[in-house]
Amino acid sequence: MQTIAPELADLAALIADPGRAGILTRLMDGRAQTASELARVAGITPQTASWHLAKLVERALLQVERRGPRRLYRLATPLVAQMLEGMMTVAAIDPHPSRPQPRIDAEMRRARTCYDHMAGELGVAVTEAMLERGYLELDREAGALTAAGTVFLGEFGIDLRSQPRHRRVLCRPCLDWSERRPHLAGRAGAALAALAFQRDWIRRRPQGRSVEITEAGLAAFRTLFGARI
Amino acid sequence: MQTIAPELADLAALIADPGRAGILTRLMDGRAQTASELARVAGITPQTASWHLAKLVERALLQVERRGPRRLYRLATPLVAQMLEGMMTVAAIDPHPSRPQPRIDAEMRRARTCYDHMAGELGVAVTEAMLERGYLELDREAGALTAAGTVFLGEFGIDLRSQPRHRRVLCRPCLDWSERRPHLAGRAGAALAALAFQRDWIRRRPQGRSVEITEAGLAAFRTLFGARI
DNA sequence: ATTACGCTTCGATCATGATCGAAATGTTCA
DNA sequence: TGAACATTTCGATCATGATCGAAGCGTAAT
Repeated sequence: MQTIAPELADLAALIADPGRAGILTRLMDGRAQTASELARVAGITPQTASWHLAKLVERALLQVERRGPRRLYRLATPLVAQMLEGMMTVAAIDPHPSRPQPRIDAEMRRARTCYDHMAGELGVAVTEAMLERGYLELDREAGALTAAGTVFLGEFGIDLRSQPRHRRVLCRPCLDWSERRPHLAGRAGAALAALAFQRDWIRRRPQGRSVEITEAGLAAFRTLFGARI
Repeated sequence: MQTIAPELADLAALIADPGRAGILTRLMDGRAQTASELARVAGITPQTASWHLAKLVERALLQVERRGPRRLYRLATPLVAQMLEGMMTVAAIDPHPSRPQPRIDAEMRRARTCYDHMAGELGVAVTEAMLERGYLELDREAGALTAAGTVFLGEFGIDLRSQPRHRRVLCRPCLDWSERRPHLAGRAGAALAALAFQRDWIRRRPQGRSVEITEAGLAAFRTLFGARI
């Protein structure tokens, strides 16, 4: 009867190590990283990282790609990212509300990517602005793009109607672990983030998952979207 | 920068023990269970279970309620259930496709509840039938109820329009770990499961999360929903 | 009050896996 | 071929936490 429980425990054990958790967190932006970089952010030696990475690949949480003498690691599927999202949401809940909240890096809280979409204050602000303007319907469980929203995104060249079978079902709420409020994920969220990178509204910082909002981006999010940020 | 990683590791460590994983799995149906029952399904002694349960409550994954000499444990929030859903989905992925799949209990695979909605073959079949009839739009990431779907559910007395702010956004896809296909979750999924229990289409089995499909239920799912089950 | 029962606490034992230095492997480039 | 560099493998050490018997505690019923 409990047939899935052992597999669940094994999977959790894989994430239960601080080193591996750091590696997975670093890979949450969906990009590939070298073994050395992952060792650095996890605060462990390359040997130890190598051992951890082998386990993660063995269990198919990560994919590895050889590029010359380096090896690039990335999350194996979006399913893994979604799982980590869910875990982070719970991990961010303080079991003892009286105690001081764990400090979250300011840049990280301001704006970051969550696999393929925008998160942090930026992600939440853009999402709430779109909600207020009636472009979006979203709660903690589900989301939908309205007709007005489809038109709005279409003006930026985002055409989500290309997939015939999926008309409105392009939104997914992703509960932001730093803001405790849902932000826009799913196909629409990914398209929006891609647009923001393309128009140089946001730029990836050289290290980490946090992104920088450019001056043009700040203006665009405020005037075009009405985001309070 | 990696500020969430240690919390993620701690959370995962809590799930990484087979005993605790068994307990959490057992509680996935959203109901409360006694400490003894949880010890039994996890295959551990009551002392050990008590120790595990204390840790899970301490970390706020579980809520405990005293009823007389017994203590009833339940998942603290739906967020925990959603997290476990996501983990089970990944846990069910076989990292080595060549090897034999882990055996899943037949009753469990046939029909079970996943926190507040139907899952297993039943959940998937009902979802697919609703998709085919155009009541639903759903992919792996998002879902929406169509106008026809709202009318259809309305005929069963399910009125999802009661919450003014949420019109169509009542569906959430939940990737079924035994079927590898999405089934209907979210508010609509919960309402549908409640209806099925109320009309005695499905009955909870005394032990475990699996449910029994009654003869009337089989007929209803087939004729009223067009489910191939 | 006493008994019965469910649950928890304590304490001793045991097993697992993370860690890093040292050395080996493998790849690219000159 | 040889040098430089990224990564992995090996081996020894170390730390953490799961386990259950025995005992204690709290609640409800007689």
